Amino acid sequence: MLDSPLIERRSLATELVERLRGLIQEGQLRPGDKIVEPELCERFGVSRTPLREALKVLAAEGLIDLSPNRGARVARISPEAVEELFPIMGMLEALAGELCIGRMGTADLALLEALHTRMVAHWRAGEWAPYGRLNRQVHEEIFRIAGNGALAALYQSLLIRTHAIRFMARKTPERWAEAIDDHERIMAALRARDAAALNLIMREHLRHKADVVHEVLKQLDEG
Amino acid sequence: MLDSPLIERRSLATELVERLRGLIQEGQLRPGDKIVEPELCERFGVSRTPLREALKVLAAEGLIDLSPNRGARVARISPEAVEELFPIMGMLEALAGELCIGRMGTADLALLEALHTRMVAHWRAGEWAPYGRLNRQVHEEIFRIAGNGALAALYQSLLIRTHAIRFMARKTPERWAEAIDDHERIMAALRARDAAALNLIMREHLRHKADVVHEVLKQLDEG
DNA sequence: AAAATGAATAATGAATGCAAAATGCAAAGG
DNA sequence: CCTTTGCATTTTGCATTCATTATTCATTTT
Repeated sequence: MLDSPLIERRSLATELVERLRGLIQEGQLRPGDKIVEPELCERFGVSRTPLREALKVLAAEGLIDLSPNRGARVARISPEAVEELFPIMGMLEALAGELCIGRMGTADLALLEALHTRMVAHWRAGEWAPYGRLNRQVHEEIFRIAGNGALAALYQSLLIRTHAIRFMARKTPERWAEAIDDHERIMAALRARDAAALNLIMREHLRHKADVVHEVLKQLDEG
Repeated sequence: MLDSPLIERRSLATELVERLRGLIQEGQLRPGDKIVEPELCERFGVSRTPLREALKVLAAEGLIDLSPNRGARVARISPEAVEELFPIMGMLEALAGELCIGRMGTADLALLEALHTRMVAHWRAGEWAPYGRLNRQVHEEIFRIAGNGALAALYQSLLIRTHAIRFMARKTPERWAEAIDDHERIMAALRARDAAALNLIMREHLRHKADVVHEVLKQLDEG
């Protein structure tokens, strides 16, 4: 018998969780926005029950804040939260890098090199969007090679919380160059399979990312 | 005006999340158990709506598995999951230790010493329960001193997933001694404020904990 | 007797309804 | 004119209801 792909069966709540995550990530719903249940119900054509289930899940993920009888708001990320979250993400990336070094074959490294090279090319060309996409791909690839699904999932969930901010403002050229430099050093450590060095660089890289987010938050405050 | 503590307002769903977490932690609900909604509704005297919201949250936390139209089960922890989760927890504890060293005052260290000493005394007396309690307190205290709430919350959520297993079987005397030795070395690194050393020990300590859980899982399989 | 079928039963998914709480706003009072 | 109070409206929390999907078990079939 041909193995047919299983029929995907999803609850409305699950679907809604993903849709809402998407809306928050791409800025349709912005940090601080009030979420009114009847409004979203109409938008998606569902009743309040599955929507409320979805909101509870998003609240557990930290993407929205729920206050009893007062409804939901898209979570704002505070400078304090950045100072808490990014060191954690640094550790997770450091672990991913370490596992990656222990498991990657030549093909894996070659793929990372290719992605890195293309990323740098886009930087040189000043092409922000494709640069960002490849940057993300490099990190995702490292997690994939690391082969720890729970680690990847955890990192992803923390990343989303900060992503809502980042698309809202642009990096300075200096910060951009700094990020490229970090990535060069990451690649060097991967080539050398130097776990200790990669560990340090990853955490430093995330420290820099935190700095960028702080600058963005300041921009938003002023502008 | 005297600042009165705010009146605590909780939804039934929130209450249920905590109650159910408790039931799972203390083994009233065991890994693999089917969760039947009407049953729990009767038990807690609530309708299915808030219960279902709670189940969605617990599923997001990884404590239960939900399959569409087929209901919920308390999540089983697999050896593979242990191999994924414990290295992550090791990194989180390592970060907590590092932050702790950077922030602890003499009073903090003294408190840790006191807890440690009492813990060792219970070990010598072979008193398992109070030992376990103090062990937990030591780790909690380190996270408290570290002063990163998100880190503590994340660690806690990973810890709960494994706790459901651990109460089910007992450590061997060798493993117990090993844990004590780890803790001695943790205290030594804290006294010396040696972050690098603490980092290594914490990760090793969690590696040992993972080994213990593997042994417990094997016991459960056989027995 | 074992496997397959189908009807009865029970559980889940989602919508609706209702009571309690919050919000907005106009009128009354300072 | 600004603040406060009370009422109408809106929104949320939860229970109930209805429809759909599993599960169980007796019956049939091989």
